[in-house]
Amino acid sequence: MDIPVREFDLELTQESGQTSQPPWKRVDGAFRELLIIGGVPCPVEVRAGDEVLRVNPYSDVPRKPLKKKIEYIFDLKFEIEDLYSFLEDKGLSDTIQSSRGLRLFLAKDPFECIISSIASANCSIKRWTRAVDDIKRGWGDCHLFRGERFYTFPSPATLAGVEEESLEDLQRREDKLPDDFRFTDLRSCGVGYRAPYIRETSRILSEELDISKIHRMDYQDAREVLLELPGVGPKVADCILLYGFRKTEAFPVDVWVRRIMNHLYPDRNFSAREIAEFAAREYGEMAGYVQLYLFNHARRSGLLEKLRG
DNA sequence: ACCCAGGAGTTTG
DNA sequence: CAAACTCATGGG
Repeated sequence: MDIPVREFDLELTQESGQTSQPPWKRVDGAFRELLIIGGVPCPVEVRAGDEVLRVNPYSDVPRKPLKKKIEYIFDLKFEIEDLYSFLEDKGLSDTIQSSRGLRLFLAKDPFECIISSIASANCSIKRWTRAVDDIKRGWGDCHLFRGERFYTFPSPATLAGVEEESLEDLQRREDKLPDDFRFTDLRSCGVGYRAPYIRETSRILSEELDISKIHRMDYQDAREVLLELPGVGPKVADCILLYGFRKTEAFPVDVWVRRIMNHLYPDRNFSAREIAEFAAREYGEMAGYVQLYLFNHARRSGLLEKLRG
C-alpha cells in the first residue's frame, strides 16, 4: 500500500529521538514495528518512496485502519507548510533548513509513551530506549515474523503486577544473556529508582484512570491529570501530551531546550517555567513542532555541543 | 575513579 | 515559591 506524502523525511523522523517510543527496527533502509490494527497484532514495514510512503503489512489486516494508523503515527495529515511559514514569521527559519520533512513520531501505544517518558527522566537516550525494549521483551506478547521477534508493549495491569526487584535477576544480569531472555523484575531493565514510579503509575492506569479519557481532555486538564502520576513532572507531562496524545500546544522544556532558548534570547535568562509560558503565548498550537525543530536544528548545526556546560 | 544523563521528589531557605 | 540535595546505573 502506498500513501502519498509531501514533506516527510521518514529516517529523520525515526532517528530524531522523540520519547514516545524507541525507533523502529531498521532493515535494509526500511523500518519495521509491530502495530495493533483493529485489535489484531500486525508487523508492518514502512519505506520511503518518491513522494509516497510504502507500507507493507505482514498479516491480514484491513487496509483502511492500517492507513489511518500510519497517518496518525507520522502525523501525515499535518499541513507542514503552515509550520514552515509560522517559523519564518517567528524568525526561526534557520530551523527549517536542517529539519525539513521532520514530523511528530507519535506513540503507537499511549501507555508505552507514558512509561517510556518516565524512564527517560535524567537518563541517557541509549539507556531509556534499551529499558523500554527490555520491558517489552519481558512482559509483552512475542510475535515471530520470518525469524524476527516483535513484542507488544504490556498492558497497565500486567506491568502493575511486576516485581520491582528480585535477587535472582540482579545476579543473572552479570552473565551473558540470550536474546530472548526475560527478566522477572523491573530493576533489571535498567530503570533504576524509577521502578516504583513505573509500577504505581501502571496500577493507577489500570485501576483508576482510563487512558482513553485523556484523549478527550484539553491540554490543560490532561496536563493536570498527568502531573498526579508518580514520575511525571512538567517536562515528562509535556512529552506525554505531545507524543502520546498529540496535544501540540505542549512544549517540553528539558535542559537542552532551556539552553537553546536562552541562547536565542540572551537578554532573558529564562527559567524552565518561564519558557513554558513564553512558548504557550508565542507559539500556541505550533509549540510542540517548534520545540521539535529547535532541538533538531541545534543538534544538527552543532549548537548543542557549543551549549554543553 | 569520576562525572553526567533530554528530571522528579523531597526537604530546606 | 525557589533553591538545594538525592535518587540508580550504564557509558564516556
